[in-house]
Amino acid sequence: MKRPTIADIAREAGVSKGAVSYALNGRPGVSPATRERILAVAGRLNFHADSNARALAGAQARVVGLTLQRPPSTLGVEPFFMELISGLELELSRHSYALLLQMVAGRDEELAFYERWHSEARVDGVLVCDVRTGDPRVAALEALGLPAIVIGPPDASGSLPCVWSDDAQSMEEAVQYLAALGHRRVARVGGIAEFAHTAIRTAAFTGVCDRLGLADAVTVAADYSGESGARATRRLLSRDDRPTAIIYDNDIMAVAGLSVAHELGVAVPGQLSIVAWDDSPVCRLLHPPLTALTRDIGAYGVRAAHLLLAAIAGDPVASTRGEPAHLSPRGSTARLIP
Amino acid sequence: MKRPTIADIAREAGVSKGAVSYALNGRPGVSPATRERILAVAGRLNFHADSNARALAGAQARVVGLTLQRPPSTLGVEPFFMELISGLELELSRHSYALLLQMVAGRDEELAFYERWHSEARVDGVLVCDVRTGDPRVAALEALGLPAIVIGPPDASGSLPCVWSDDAQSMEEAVQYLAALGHRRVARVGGIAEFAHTAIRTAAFTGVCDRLGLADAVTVAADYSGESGARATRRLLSRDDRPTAIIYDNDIMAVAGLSVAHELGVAVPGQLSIVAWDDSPVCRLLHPPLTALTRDIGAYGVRAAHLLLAAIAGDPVASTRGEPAHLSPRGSTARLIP
DNA sequence: CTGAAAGCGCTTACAG
DNA sequence: CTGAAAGCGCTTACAG
Repeated sequence: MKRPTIADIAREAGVSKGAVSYALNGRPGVSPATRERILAVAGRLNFHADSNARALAGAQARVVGLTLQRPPSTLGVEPFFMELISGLELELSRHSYALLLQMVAGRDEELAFYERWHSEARVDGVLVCDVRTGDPRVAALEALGLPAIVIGPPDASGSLPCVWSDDAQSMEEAVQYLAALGHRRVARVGGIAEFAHTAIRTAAFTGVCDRLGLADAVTVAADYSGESGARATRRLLSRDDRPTAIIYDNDIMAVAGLSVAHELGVAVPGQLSIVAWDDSPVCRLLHPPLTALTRDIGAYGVRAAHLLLAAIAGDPVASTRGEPAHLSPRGSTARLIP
Repeated sequence: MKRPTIADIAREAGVSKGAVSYALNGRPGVSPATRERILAVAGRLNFHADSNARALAGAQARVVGLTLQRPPSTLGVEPFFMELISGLELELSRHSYALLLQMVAGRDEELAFYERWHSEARVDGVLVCDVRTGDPRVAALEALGLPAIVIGPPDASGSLPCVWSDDAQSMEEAVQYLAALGHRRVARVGGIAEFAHTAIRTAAFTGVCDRLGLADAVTVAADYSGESGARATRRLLSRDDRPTAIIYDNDIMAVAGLSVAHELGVAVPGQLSIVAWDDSPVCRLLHPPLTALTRDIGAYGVRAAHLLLAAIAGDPVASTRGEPAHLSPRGSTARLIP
């Protein structure tokens, strides 16, 4: 059975192809009665316009693209991206948009995809994650004129609208909580240092520790992998004045940190408190369950998709700050046992 | 700067549009010299053919679709899908194919997407996960005539080619290993019972336990979430003759099981051995690290994509059995402490 | 409010 | 080996 075309609908409804197009797209140009008749026929035939023909004729492709850099082994582990994608699709589906997902090995490949997608007219816009300060992708997208939304802080987004959260505020909340528990030596295992949000967290961490008079508030750089988190934790716990609390930039490094503490015979939370940034089911399942900075990642996705659709439609778009991550205290943080 | 078209290339190279098309697609019909000249111009202009025009004119869209049912909260947690997608894209990218990812709430929605994708000419083929016996998606795809590959066992794939692994063999390996450690009461926390691979694992588990004369080899049904895994574990560990070893159908339930054991004061591996099906970085980070059934999920993705591309090209495609999961013994399994 | 027609950028027989 | 032309299924001014 051949797929029906607007010509088929037109014939059945006794109108022109143009009228069918107007009716299906909810445009003026057909009377209510005609429109209804056309829609009835289209519904009966389960008609869906050929997306290629639609796009070629000048309408939207109704596809947006998302590229994900595939680091050694962290992508599959962090729930972040799946939750983000869930949120994105929730909003995209509502508007009959599809998501093109592309894993890339590095920045150059990512840029090449943006250019290709643009010249192939494959996507109407893209979403950009993990921005760095002076990120070449921002400049490239501005030059291409491809609608784009950054999921990240404004200072790295150039003229592109962005969706972000106030990580500085969340960091402050976490450190103040630890200080209130009596901790004076707080350390941090940070994510990839080049990411703009990492820099913001690092600055906030240093700032608030200074303000509270906490001793050498050190950040050890890591890369979100369990191995890097374990290594950083071992280094921190081997110091003379080892920290009594550590904040990790993702959940998997926090899990690794908890393991290393066990391994070294450091009691959690008796001798060491642990905080994970970005909550996940695994955090709740551990012994002790991990105190975490929780946020609704899906909501960021919804918002980012919403902005992108507006940008594609040509509407004015303003950057949006989402709800910051808030502390969910659990068993991994406590007062020190004297 | 407007995007170049084949007309631009043709003009610059002094040939017809048809010749450009032949040259770009590596078809006969142009002399080597002409072809080279055309490709040089196209390269210089960084030309990429409009995918919509290409698809509309009868060529492939060069997109394949993957739908993922979004269960309560397990999708983001299991690394399985991200690893699968990584593998899929590795092979797809090699052939300039893109991946359309669609989250769906249920089976009906999923079927609707297949139909829509087909009528919109959006995808050249699809990949199907988590098949059930008598899965309506299989029949629907057969009826649509949309090329499709099942990632799952042949008995649920109908006439669609599939990529699968011999889960029965892996189950046998796991149970025999536990029996060799002296375990006589082995239990299992299974995944969603309706999935075809779950049924295979359940049958294999019962079969091998019978053969080895292991007492009441019970399978408790769960849904891959941490909560369900914890609940099932509590039930098992509260029995009079509680099992001394449990096999979990995914890593997140195994993590939850380990936690429940801690909670109930059951020593792992001293009094309880734990095996997780499908390995993940988290398994390696726990205390004790979890013994797991490991397989190269990315390789399944590569293979599935390869088959799908062959099916799209109209080549004959045969179902493929991949390397089965193998046991990676770690600290969570041991002989019982007498 | 409606119809007939041009055009989007390709691919592909079909003549030469 | 090459060129001119039809056609894919839409959208969108443009006349009526």
